[in-house]
Amino acid sequence: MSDLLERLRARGWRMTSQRRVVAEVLAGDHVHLTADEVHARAVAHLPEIARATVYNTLGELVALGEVVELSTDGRAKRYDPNAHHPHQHLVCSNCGIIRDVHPTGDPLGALPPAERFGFTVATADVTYRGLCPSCA
Amino acid sequence: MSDLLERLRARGWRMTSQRRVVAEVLAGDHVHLTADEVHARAVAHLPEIARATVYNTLGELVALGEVVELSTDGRAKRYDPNAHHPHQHLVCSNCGIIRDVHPTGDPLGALPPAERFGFTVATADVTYRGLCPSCA
DNA sequence: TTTGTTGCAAATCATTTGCACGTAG
DNA sequence: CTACGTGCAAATGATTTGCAACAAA
Repeated sequence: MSDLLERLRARGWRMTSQRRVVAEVLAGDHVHLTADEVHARAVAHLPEIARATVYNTLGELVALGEVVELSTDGRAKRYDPNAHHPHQHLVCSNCGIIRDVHPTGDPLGALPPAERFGFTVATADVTYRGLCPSCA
Repeated sequence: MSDLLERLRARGWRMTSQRRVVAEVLAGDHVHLTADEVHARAVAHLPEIARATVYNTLGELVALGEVVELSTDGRAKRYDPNAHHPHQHLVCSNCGIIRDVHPTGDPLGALPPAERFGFTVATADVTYRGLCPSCA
């Protein structure tokens, strides 16, 4: 369960102070920050980091497959560093908080061949929605 | 299987020419247009309809629960008029085409209580991804 | 009439890009 | 040294909003 930063170094990713800070901000489970939130936290450790650099860096991490991009809510995309551990998401319809969840069984199995329209189906992203304990 | 327009009239939705045109554009299965595409098609029937009106109207249809908003692709949201018929989506990772699909079983059942973090889970949205026949 | 809807343009928000400067390898 | 990353500001794309004119019930 090596962390994001280690994995990036191992891949020979060119390291800079801003890239390191972005990778440090994105650490742990149940972390689903927007680009702006990542920027805000990064600034606390590296005041001169630019918003555009955060966007570029996040885009690169997504391209590398080290971070997953979520469109779960209406506005800004969120970034999930837990890419090495397959999981789905549970979102509160009221406050928007997101938890990582692990459903049983293979979601792909629920889609019969007749319902595949000739597609080669590769993945299934599931978003569960409901009310969290605080909002219920 | 009454159509969208009928259901809206039945609900006593205040009808205007632009609302009617928007509702007419959103008809049928496997329809997943962006707000801009809806506007483009609406203009063909009612040249003076404003883009803002299309956005407002779509937002209202979503609030009424008569249309579902999809964030499946990176950029613009798409609108699915098939709200009365529960279904999931199959998206081509290459060209972005979307098909409505009906998986077997109840997706909610796959989430065990221990994985619900105290949430009251209401729905499960599934997005299958893969390559369509043309892109494979 | 009366209340809710529309059109227009300007405002906002999220994200991207162009370019000169800076720095990791 | 030299390719690649960064900061800044301006550009873009999607969507929302303010407000006066307008039309459905």
